[in-house]
Order: sequence, then C-alpha cells, then structure tokens
Amino acid sequence: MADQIESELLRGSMDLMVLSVLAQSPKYGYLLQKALSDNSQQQIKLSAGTMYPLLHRLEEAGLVSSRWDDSTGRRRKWYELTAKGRKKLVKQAELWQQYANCINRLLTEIKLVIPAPATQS
Amino acid sequence: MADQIESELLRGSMDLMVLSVLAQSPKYGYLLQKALSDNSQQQIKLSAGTMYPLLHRLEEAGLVSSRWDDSTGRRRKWYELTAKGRKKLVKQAELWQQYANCINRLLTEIKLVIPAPATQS
DNA sequence: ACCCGATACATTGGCATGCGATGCATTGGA
DNA sequence: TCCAATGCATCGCATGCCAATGTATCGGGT
Repeated sequence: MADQIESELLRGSMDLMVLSVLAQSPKYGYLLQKALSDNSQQQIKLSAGTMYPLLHRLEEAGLVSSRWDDSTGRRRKWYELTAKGRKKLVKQAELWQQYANCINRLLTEIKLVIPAPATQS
Repeated sequence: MADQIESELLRGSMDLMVLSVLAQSPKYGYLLQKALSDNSQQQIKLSAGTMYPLLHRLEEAGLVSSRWDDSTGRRRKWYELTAKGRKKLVKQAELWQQYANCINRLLTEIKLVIPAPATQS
C-alpha cells in the first residue's frame, strides 16, 4: 500500500470524469458533453477534439461499449460502461482520492507560509 | 466567477507541487526531489527528466529564481520562489481546489450508483 | 423557400508534459 | 579500489488536450 501515485491520473483525469458520468447512465457523445458541463456547474468543458478520441480509447480498452442508434434522424452512438469499466472507475476514483489528499496536504502546509490572500471578489 | 477550469492544471499539476514545496524554503533540485517525496509519504516521485525541464520552465516564466552555489564540492543550483511565483502559487492553489471539488462531486454521485467496494487490505 | 444555429459524428496537426534512458562529474564509505 | 549516492542536464518517445476543420441533419424564424 501507499504505492507511488500513477501520473497517468494527472494527464488522463478526463478519463475519470467521463467514466463517472457514464456510470450514471449510458450517453452519446453530445449528451456526454452537456452532462459533464452540467455536473460541474459549467466549469468543465469537454471539447469534441478531446472527447471522441477519448471515447474511442476507452472502447478499445474495453471500458465502454458502443451501439449506434439510427432510429431517429440523428445518428447517435451510445456508450455505456462495461463491467471492466466499472472496476476501472472504482480503482481510478481511489487513486484520485490519494492524489488529491497529497496535493491538499501540500497546499495546507504552504498556507502556514504564505499569508492568506485578501479574499475580495 | 465560476469560470471554466483551466485544463492546464490537469497536465501541469507538477508545477503546483513544485511551487508549493519551494514555498516552504528554497531548495536545489536533488533536495526538491527528496522533499516532495517526503511530503507525500513517498507517493509522489519527481524524476530528474521531469524536474529539471520543469524548473527551467518555471525560471523562464519568472516564477522562480536560481543561484549556483559552488562553495561546497557539490555544485548545487538553488531555486527560490519569486514574488510572481507566490502569486501564481496562490492562484493555482485556488484553481486546484475548484477542480478537486468538481471531481469529488462527480465521484460522490457515482457512489450512489456503484456499490461500495469491499474495503479490504 | 431559405438561412442559420444547434445537434451529432469525426479527424488532423500543433503543442506541452511526463519520463525512461543516458551522460558526466564528484563525494564518501565499505 | 570500487560503487552507491549525490547532483546537474538533455534527448526522444509516448501521450493527452484542444482548436480548427469537415460533413451532415434537424428545426425554427423570417
């Protein structure tokens, strides 16, 4: 335990977010963008150029499965978590917690050094 | 307020960590590695191939200043935060908090969907 | 009838980051 | 005498993020 934190988390934290949003319910790309935006108070935007390659990676890794829906005029590709994806999500979530705790501990220490900023606006 | 979170934070969170460790006291590279490792319960390793380019970037950005010390047998390059660096650190720390809160909120929601893992070990 | 923004998929190219591998030099202890 | 630790640095690869771009459909306003 207390292994070294995989830096994969730093770069690929978008993966974690996408997996967690998909865990709530299956979604197609465009809907995923909206959902992530909504769930983050419009703070996190997932651009198409980031999302589609990401989804393809997740699928290739077997973490999500996709299915086309042509029943409506709009061609939609629905993605949903696989069992493997859920496992991965749980694991990544734990790693994230570890990582966040580390950073928070560091930031807590610097507050002792750096005077609190005048919190205006 | 509630601006979109700069993804810079995801990729460059090493910057934040280095700045925060340097905020405690000036350090040279090798010492910085040890300090970061210690402050993170050996969870975060900063490889030389990551650190030195990073320090050079920070210096070029005016966030840290460096000074060679040849008084001992070991040639050491000491780095310390500049005023600009401290400002940046405070700002980045705030952004990190926002980001972490977003992720945590997402992860909290999935706990309602995914059964809690049997916490063994 | 027409236009245009929203919806919906996707790729491409540039840029930055993280890091293993490698290199060089010195110090100090076994 | 040798080797690990100390201490700096660069290079090249893999990867990720994203703006720009492309294609196509739908629906509402005029």
